[in-house]
Amino acid sequence: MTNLRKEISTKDRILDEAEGLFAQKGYRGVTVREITQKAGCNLASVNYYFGSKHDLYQEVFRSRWIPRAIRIRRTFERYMEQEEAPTPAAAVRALARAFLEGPMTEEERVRHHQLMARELAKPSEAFELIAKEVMVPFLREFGRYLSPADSGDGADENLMLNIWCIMAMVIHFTFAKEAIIRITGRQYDPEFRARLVEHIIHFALNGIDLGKTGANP
Amino acid sequence: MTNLRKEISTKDRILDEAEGLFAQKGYRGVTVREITQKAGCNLASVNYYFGSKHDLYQEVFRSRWIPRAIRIRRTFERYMEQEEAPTPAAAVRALARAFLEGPMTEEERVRHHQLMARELAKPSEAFELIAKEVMVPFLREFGRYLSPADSGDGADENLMLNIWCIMAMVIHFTFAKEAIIRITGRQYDPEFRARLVEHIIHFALNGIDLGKTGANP
DNA sequence: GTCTATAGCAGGATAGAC
DNA sequence: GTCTATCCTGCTATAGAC
Repeated sequence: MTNLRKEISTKDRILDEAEGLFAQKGYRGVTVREITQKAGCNLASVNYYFGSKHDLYQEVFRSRWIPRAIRIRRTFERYMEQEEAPTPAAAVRALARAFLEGPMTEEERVRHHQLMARELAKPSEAFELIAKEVMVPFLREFGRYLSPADSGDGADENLMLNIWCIMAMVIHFTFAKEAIIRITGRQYDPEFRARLVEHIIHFALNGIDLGKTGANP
Repeated sequence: MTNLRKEISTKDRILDEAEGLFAQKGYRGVTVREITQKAGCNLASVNYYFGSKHDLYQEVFRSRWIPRAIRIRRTFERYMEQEEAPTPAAAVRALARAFLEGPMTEEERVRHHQLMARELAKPSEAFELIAKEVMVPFLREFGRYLSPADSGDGADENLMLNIWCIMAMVIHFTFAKEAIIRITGRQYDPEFRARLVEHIIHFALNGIDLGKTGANP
C-alpha cells in the first residue's frame, strides 16, 4: 500500500484525493488540511504545487475531469461503430452505456458525475472550460445522431430538450445514488447498474410502457 | 420595502433568507453572518432563535420545506381530480405540472428543488425526516396510480425506476437551470417553462419520438 | 428581543529551515 | 521538494449590556 502510493508523485496524489473530496463535499466543504492529510503529504504542498486551493480545483478539471470526459466520448463513438446503423435509438443506447458502463471504475464514475452535477447546479470558473471543451461539442455530435438533418447549432429545441432529458437521468442515477440506496434499500451492485442502463435506454426510447398498466388517452 | 420586511418577524426573516442561501450555496457555503445580514438582524439572532447554525438548517426543512412539499402533493391530487380518469398517463401529467407549474413562485420552486437535490446528493440529518414524511408516502401514492395492482411496497422495480426517471427530469431542469441558460442561451421565461412541462410529459409517456427522425430497429 | 463585544477555534496561505 | 511553525482572516457561539 505504502509502496504503491509512493510510486505516484505527490502532485498526482493531491489531485486524486482532491477530486474525490471535491466531488463528495463540494469546494467549501473540503479543507486543504483534509486533502493533504489523505494524500499523505504536507499542508504546504497544495500551495507549492498549485498556488492556492482555488487553483487546485481548476487543475482537477483540467487534468482529470476533461481527459476522462474525452475518454467517455471516445467510448461513445466506439459503441456507435458497433451498432448496425447510426440511428437515434443506437445513439441513445451508446450514450447510456458510455456514461454508465464505460471503462471506468464505479468510484471514478461517481466522482465524474458528482463533479459535473456540482458545476451544473452552480457553475464556477471551471464551468466555462468544460462547457466549451466538452459539453457543447458532445451535445452537437449527439444531436447530429438524433436528428441528422439538424444544423447542430441548437436551433431545434425539441432535440435539445431530448438530450437534456437523457442526461438528466444519466446524471441523476449516480448523483442521487446514496438517497436511492437509502429509500429503496437496493445496493448499486453490477446487476442493479445493468438494470439501470437497460431501463434508461428503454425509457428514453419508449417512455413508460403504458401498454401493460393502463390506457393511454 | 422596509415596512414590508418589518411586518415579518425576525425569526421568519432568518428562515426565509437561510433557505434561499442554503439552496444556492449549500450548508458549508453559507455563513451565519451572511444570513443575518440579509435578514437585516443581528449576528447573534440565529443562536438566539435556533440554538445553532445546524439547528437552523433542520428548522428550514421542518417549517418551510416539508409544508411546501405537502402543498405540492395536494396540488398533484387536485390535478388528478381534474383528469378524466386516474390513468398512469394522467398521473405523469399531474406530477410534472404539480412540480413545475404548481402554485409557487419561480423563486420558491428553485429553492425547493435545489434543497431536495442537495439532500439527494449528500443526505444529511434532514434527509431521514423528508424521506419518511414526504418522499416515501408520495412515491407510494404515485406508484399506485402508475400501477394500480401494485402493493405499494416498492417491490415492482420497474415501477420504481420509472418514478425515479420522472423525478430525475423534474429535478434536473430546475437544478441545472443556470447551466442550461448558459449553454443554450435560453431564459427560463414562462413560455420556456411551459415548453419544459410539455416536453417532460411527452418524453415520459412516449420517449423520444423517433418516428420523424429515424428508424427504430 | 436585540444588540455589541469577544472568546475560541479552524481555515488558507506563507516564511524559512532542511 | 518537503517539512514545521506561524500569521492572519473569518467563522460559530456566547456573555452580558440595554
